[in-house]
Amino acid sequence: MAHALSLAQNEIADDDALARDVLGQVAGRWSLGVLCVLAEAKGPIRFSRVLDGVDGITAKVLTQALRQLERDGFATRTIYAQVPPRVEYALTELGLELIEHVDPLTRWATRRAKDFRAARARFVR
Amino acid sequence: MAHALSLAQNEIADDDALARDVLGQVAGRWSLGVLCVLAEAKGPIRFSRVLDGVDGITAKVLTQALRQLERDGFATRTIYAQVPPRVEYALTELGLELIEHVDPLTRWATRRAKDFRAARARFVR
DNA sequence: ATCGATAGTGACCTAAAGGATACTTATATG
DNA sequence: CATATAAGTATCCTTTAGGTCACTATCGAT
Repeated sequence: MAHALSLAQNEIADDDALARDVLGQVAGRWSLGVLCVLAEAKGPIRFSRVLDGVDGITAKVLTQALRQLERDGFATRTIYAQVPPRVEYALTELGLELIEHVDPLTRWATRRAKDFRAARARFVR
Repeated sequence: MAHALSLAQNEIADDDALARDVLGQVAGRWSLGVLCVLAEAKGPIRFSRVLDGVDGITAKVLTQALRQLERDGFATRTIYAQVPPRVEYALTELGLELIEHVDPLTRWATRRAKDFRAARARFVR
C-alpha cells in the first residue's frame, strides 16, 4: 500500500494533483459548454432547458457532466418533489470564478488560431 | 459533403473549434508537464533529458506528446545526424505564451483545491 | 385506457488515450 | 565478438470518454 492512511477510491491527497484532476475534467468535451449555459441563465435552470442550450449533447451525457460539475462544486442541483419531476441547476460562485479564469485562455487560443493552423499546415509526419 | 471546398482529414475550418481542439490536446495527461520541462531547460534539450524530467511518462507516450506539441507550434524538433542519434527539442515563443496563459488558471485551481476537496467530500451519489 | 411530460437509468458499443514490452539502427568501445 | 547507446517503432492490451437506444415512474389531461 502506498499510504500509511489509505485513501478511499478516488480521493486525491495533493492539492496540485487535485487541481489538475479538476481542470482535466473541465477540459472534457462538454463541461465548459454546460457551464456557459448555466451562466447565461443568470439563475436556476431546468435540466431540459440546459439540454436545449448545449448543442448536440444527449441526456445521458448531460447528466454525467452535471453530476461532475456538482461534485466539484461548480453547480448546485435542486430537486422539487413534483410530478413530472422538476430539477434545477445553478452556477455557484466557484463555477463563475472558473469561467472567469478559463475565459482569457480560450480568448488567447482563439486569437492565436492562425498560428496553430499554420503550424499544422507546416507539419508533415 | 458538408463543405464546398472539402477539408483534408483533420483540418478544422473554424477558429473557435481549432482553439478548442488545441486546448483539448494540451489538457491531456502529459502535454503541460512536457512543456514545463522544455521551459525549465531554457534552451534545447535532448529526448532522454525530457524523459527523465517528466515523472512516470514512457518513451512512446513522450514521443506522441512531443509530436503533438511540434504539430501545434509549441515546440521545435532538431535532428542531428549522429550515431547514436541526437534529437533536441525546444520551446517556441508560442509555447512560452501558452504556459504564461495556462499558469494563472492552474494557480487559481490550486488555490481553490480546498474547495474542490470539500465539494467532493460533501458529494454523495 | 392511453398519452405526454420530465428527468433520469441501464445495457451495450466504439473510439481514443494511455501503457507494457520487445525490437530496430548504426557505431564505438572493450 | 559482445555490448551499450539514443531515439525511437511495432504490437498488443486496458481504460476511459462518449454515444445509442430502450426503459422507468408518476400524474394530469384527453
